[in-house]
Amino acid sequence: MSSETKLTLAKLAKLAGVSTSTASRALKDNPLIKQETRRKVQALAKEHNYSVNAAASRLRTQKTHVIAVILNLIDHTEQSTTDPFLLKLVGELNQALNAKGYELLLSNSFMASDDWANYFIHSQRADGMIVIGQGKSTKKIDRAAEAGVPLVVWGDPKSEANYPIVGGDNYQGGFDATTHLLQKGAKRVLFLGDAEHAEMQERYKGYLQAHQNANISVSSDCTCTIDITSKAAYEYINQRVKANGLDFDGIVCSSDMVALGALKALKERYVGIPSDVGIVGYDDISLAELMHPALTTIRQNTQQAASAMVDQLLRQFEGQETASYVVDTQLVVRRSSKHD
Amino acid sequence: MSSETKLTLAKLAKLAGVSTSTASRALKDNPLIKQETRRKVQALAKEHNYSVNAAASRLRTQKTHVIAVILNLIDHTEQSTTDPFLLKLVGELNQALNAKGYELLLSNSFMASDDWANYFIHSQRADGMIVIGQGKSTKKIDRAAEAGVPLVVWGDPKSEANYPIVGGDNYQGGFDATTHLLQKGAKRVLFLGDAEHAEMQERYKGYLQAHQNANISVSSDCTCTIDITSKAAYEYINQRVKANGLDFDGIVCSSDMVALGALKALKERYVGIPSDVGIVGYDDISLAELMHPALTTIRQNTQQAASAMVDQLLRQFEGQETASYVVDTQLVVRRSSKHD
DNA sequence: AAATATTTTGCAATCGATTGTATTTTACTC
DNA sequence: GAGTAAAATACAATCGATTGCAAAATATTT
Repeated sequence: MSSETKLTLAKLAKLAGVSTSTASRALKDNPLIKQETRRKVQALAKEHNYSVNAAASRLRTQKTHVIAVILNLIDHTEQSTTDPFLLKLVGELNQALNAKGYELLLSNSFMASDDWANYFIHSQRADGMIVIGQGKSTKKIDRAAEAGVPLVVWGDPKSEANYPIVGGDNYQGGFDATTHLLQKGAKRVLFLGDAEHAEMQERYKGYLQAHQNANISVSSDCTCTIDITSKAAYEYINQRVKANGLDFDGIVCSSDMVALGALKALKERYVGIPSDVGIVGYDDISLAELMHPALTTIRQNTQQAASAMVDQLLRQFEGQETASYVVDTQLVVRRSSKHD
Repeated sequence: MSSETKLTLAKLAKLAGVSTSTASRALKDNPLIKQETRRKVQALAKEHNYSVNAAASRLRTQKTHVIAVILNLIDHTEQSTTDPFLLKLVGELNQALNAKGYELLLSNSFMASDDWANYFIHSQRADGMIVIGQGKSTKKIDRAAEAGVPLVVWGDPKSEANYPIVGGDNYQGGFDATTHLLQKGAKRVLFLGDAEHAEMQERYKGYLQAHQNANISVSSDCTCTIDITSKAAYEYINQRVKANGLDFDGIVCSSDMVALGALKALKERYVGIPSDVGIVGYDDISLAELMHPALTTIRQNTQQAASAMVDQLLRQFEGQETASYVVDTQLVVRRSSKHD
């Protein structure tokens, strides 16, 4: 209301008739200060809408209470900008961070400088980082970690690294998805994805193992490397069916977006789902169950993931031990794979 | 690499054999400083990975180069956390802001204090705000604007306000969507949404006008107020069909998510789309075209929206005039409304 | 009531970069 | 080579909050 001039701690202190040091401590409920004084200062602060100058506070305390969240995009793809799963994760992280008194600075790997340690941490923009996605190379992440940046990554928790990685059990997820299709009678199951991602590679291994356990050999032409986008999936399936006819009866997709693209291509060609081809996605984005047929998929608990990541990060601030963390993962069976 | 102790401007200056003021200016290519000196300092800075301390710089310059982006959620709904459209907008904003040298602090209306001016601006957390969504009440936004906060809102650009609002032409969008269905022969078109939102209300007005132009009267039981979520839409349609049978032949939805929910409910009851009921969504999220049938919808250009918002915000920093801005909006006809 | 212990409060330095002004250095003129 | 103009650099204050330590006020003991 009355905003003649900016209200600083000094002015607030003057109003309260105390020194700035006392005022500062009073605002933080420091027991050094008499109860009555604390109350007076706090009341005045509320009355005049005082709020601490973050820049000054950060400079002095060397803490920002900000966490940089980086969407670690793959260079030529636009996966992350579009992918509802990753964005959902960001939403959950925002919640989880705020609950712990931290703010979320959003960035993606295209924008920030390559030297994350310097750009985010040494420059005091943030106290730590959460990197979403391991990308095709973990070079930048590794470098930041070596520079001592408090860091947590969303990715494949089985990867060797000197920072904690939070993620689902991708091997198991790939295994479950594939086994499920094989049990439903599929003989030639495609794997649609990109094994250059650590996560995808694990899923692929699960895919292979599932075949082995079922005593079904995997034909090499069932491994399809594509970008993790619905568009790429759509085009690939379209192309393949046009060229080879329907030479498969199941698809394990590396994300729901990929699954949706594949689904669309098949539907346009009047391929019956799941009668002719069964499909399993990955992520259980909100639209999976809205599809027709509803999409069978692997659900990863994003809320649990977000709080685990925040937890692992805060532990680093306190010098405690950290560890990679496996998020609950489960197969959600819906119509796209379930014969009547 | 060599991180004995934090590299400050002072140390860098010492390395270069100049004063901090010279070093500071040299880094900014200030013409006061001799070319040769500039180069030397800059080279040294690069060599030693120097980066300016943001906290100190912000304190001194009183500029943060940070923009707070607020997801203005509706209290009891979880619309924004889930809605791909809003998240996409955030992604685009991130791009647009970074292109202008700003960073994006993500927040939602649940977390931040109610006093945005104080929390974000006076506390020097950010230089300005972008609010996504007008919510059911613009009280908080209005208050912040009155307090002089540089501010842009995503919402209905026709709303009266003393801050710029960027958004599609919702009236036109609602009109086009409805007219399209009526032209396809629909007689009883539902409006699925919540008129408490300024944006939705405009769409609703367009819906009414379309009927009037077509000389078709609108039955009051065709106006359906629901939360803007696919779940609410699913349940509503489910309920309604169960209770009344199929007493409509078209639906204008206030978002694609709503449309998907409705679609699912109808499909489960074997209602033919578009043969029995035509559906039009709003937003053209990436999944709209992947649906089966692909969803007819109103597309709003999010990239244009993001850069318009950033532009309007930056204008305020420079004391220039601002104005609300209407983003390109177009009807995208797909199968969900198009009889063969 | 003096002396000591305890509770409260204030002083002043500090975080690191920026910038108006003063000072030094170099260039130029006569 | 003295004198002035121009160019380059340095000084020192400043942004606003925090905090170790000193000082003052109050309480307790004998």
